[in-house]
Amino acid sequence: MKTKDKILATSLLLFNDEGEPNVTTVDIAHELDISPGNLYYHFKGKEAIIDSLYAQFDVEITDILRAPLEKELSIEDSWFYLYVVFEQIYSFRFLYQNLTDILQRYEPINRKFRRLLDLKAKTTEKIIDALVEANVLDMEEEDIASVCETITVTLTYWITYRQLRTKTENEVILFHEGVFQIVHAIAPYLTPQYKHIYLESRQLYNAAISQLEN
Amino acid sequence: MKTKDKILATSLLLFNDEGEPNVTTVDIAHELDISPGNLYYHFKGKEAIIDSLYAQFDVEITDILRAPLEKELSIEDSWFYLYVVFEQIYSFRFLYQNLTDILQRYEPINRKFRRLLDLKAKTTEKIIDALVEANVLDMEEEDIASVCETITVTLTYWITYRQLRTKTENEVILFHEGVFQIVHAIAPYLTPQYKHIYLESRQLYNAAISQLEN
DNA sequence: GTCTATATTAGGATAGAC
DNA sequence: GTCTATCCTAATATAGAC
Repeated sequence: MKTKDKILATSLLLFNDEGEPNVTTVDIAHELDISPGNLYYHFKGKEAIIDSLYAQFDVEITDILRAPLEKELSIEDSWFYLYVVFEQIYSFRFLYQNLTDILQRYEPINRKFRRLLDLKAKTTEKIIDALVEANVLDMEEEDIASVCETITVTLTYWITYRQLRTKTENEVILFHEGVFQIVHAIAPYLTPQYKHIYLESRQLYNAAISQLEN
Repeated sequence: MKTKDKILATSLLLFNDEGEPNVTTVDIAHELDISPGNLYYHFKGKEAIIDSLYAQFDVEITDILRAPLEKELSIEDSWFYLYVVFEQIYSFRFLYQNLTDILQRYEPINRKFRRLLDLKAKTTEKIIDALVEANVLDMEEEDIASVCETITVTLTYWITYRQLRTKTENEVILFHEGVFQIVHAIAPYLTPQYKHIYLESRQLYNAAISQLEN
């Protein structure tokens, strides 16, 4: 692994663990047992590191979010899909935990992130539309808009919110709960033939959670 | 108005407008046309100012959140109540926009804020329970838990989220949308005799919004 | 209470040797 | 590519006169 990549990997770790504002270039260098000078040989500074990390995140999440727009998800996939999104966000949670500040400081990231939110909302709508089409959901125009907003907000802030409320939490539970939150938001609109599937999976979900908690 | 209070008022303004991390003690002093030395006569530093502002916020919001626990809200009040909460959060949005960071830096605020979130969740539950009791809503235990989480998340992050997505937004619209978001989350559980009230008010809501937008 | 002037520090950044 | 040494700057904070 090249030094440049090690710097990125370590920065990501530290940012996620301690919060981006609390990690200095010296901290990163120290953690890697290299000199600050060396770090600055590879990156112009902290901003350049964040830029680079964000670019990585952007590519990955855009890829994820575009997938359903290109090829329709099966119903089971829609479900699983949420986990993938949550996991990706979790890997770069430092960004979400200081979102406003980071976006205020780095205008280019701001632009890109807002595009991302648009994409997030659009993908969500596409998935919901497909489920309505497939007669899994029964929703009106206005319901869709509002539920999509709720889903986007939950995707964006769930992890931050949950980590705020309970300091020590198993990350698997974290994802489960987030997914469940979202599923629950659309559950009222399930058509009768799908409602029982939801009720069954809720049982499974509850069982799985209490397993994990022990 | 005493200098001490002017410092607090101006700090709040600047924090809300520019983001707390981007405002220095010198900025605050400069805005007030007083010397930094003078500012430090009144407050030990930025942390002390934030502490003091938070204390003010805490007292006010706690008051608001406790009200429904002591005396049950009428149905119309439940509705109006959401506006009050949003407005209070908006007045101290600097806190919400850098939540993780501020709570990380100031442990005492962290403790207090988490107590607040608990209270927020508890109050929400109380209100929902009352609506179920009054036969306005028809919900199971599990629905209530999940919907309360959604409401708490929305109350906490709606303003931040919305300001992120659309830079220039009328704050009245902002509140309206937030309230509507929450109402929409519980709408599927309205009993038939109340559902039509909701549908009517949705019309009113849409009309009001398009008025405001012109 | 308020000012001016100055001290302290931490974080970000560079120069130049190896 | 990497190190050591050093610099620069912005933000915090204090001392002492008025």
